[in-house]
Amino acid sequence: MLDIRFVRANPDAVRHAARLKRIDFDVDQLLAADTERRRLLQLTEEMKAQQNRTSKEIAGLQGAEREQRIAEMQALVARLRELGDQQKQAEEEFDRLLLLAPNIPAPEVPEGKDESENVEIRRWGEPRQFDFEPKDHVALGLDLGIVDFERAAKLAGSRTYFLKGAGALLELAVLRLALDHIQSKGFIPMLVPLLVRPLAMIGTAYYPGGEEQAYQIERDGLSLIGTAEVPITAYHAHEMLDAAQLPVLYAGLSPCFRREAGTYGKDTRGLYRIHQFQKVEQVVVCRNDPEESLRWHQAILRNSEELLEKLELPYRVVNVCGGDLGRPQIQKFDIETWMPSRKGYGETHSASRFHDFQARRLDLRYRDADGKAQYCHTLNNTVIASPRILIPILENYQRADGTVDVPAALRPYMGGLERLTPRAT
RNA sequence: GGAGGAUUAGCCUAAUUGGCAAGGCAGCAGUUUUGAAAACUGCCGACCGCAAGGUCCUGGGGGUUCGAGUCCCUCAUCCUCCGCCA
Repeated sequence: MLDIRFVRANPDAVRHAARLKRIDFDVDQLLAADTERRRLLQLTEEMKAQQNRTSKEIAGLQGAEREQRIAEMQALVARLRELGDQQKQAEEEFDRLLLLAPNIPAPEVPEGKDESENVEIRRWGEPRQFDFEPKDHVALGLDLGIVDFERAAKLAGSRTYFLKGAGALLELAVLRLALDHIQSKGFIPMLVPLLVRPLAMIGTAYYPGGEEQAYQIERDGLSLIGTAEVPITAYHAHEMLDAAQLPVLYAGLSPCFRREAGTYGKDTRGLYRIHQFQKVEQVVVCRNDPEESLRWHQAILRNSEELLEKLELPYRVVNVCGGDLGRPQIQKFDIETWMPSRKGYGETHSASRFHDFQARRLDLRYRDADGKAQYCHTLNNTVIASPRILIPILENYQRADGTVDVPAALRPYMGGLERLTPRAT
């Protein structure tokens, strides 16, 4: 969340952020709630001061005088209770609005209404020219016998799948390659809780607002994570880190669960948009320094590009425009990988920079050189998400006979297997 | 699932039958010093306020009371034990 002192001093910056992000947020409503909350706070504090003074007097009194002062206090307490309820309500309204305030986009975020106006900043690799009619990943997967959508739908509903045989092994190979790659960059591998408390969902800014996208276990008050970003960023919540510990680099491997509410009819075919997948996510917690944050943003973006280059998959990087930026981000880069069946690039990675927006919510701090407590900065990026990444792998590596070459980088993780064939499964 | 114990500031630790949360360590600034250490002084949780000053903070949330670290309820976490399960 934002620092309310920043909002008071820069209401226009917040107004502009909401407009750029196409988020409906009324700064004046927040400021009014802030003013009201402070007005009631001063009133109640005055009464409490009176109460404290009288209480001290009572402690030294006896007899009739004591009884009289206690009677006075009872009346004061009754009034204070009433005012206190108002004050608490005002505080709750203020908190509610502050959590909904958008983070301020970086100046380099382009103007734009949605993902169609994201700005490409670079490309790597040449999309393959086929000298035969290429199949899409669904046809390839079914023909190879490595995916099954029909039986998945029978027992698990829409947007579900089975990976079978070499398909299952291919996903594990991709994940393991990603984990080894990111570990070589100094990130500590983590396996994480998949069910988390509201603290983690609110702290990473998925709640409030994203409840519709998450599966919730109501009986226990827990939510299934949509990304390992959630438990990992919240890992040090309510902690005071040493400046010397920073930056903290983690890479979480986890299943991810997303309801995909409001996407009916969109990307319904195949492995693109599904309810459950596995992802390796890189998370950085660094010092409260915009320049250091920016350097890490470039670094985690580069880490993932290198992995796609190892897999020899053509990709492009886009600077996400205001309208496609979420409430919490300062800036976001997406990596889109070439998917022949889409005749275009499809989003496979998302690298976000938050400044202290998440850290404030998580109470994630460190002590700086002057001994003062500071909120950390947080960032994250996909390392690899599967099975979505299997789409470009299967489609780009297919041969005319329907077999699929295993990318060289994955062969060590597939027992040396060089090609997927119907027989091989 | 059941029984008992614990939780105080970045860390550690006190507080009589309910009556102003006391100290220590670490850290920051200064004095002293050729320099450092030591010693000494100040600062050293959050919020409101231009300020003076005030309010809040004993794991979270409620309650009783004029007044709660202390009594009651509830939730969380940790420890010990019982039960169940992999």
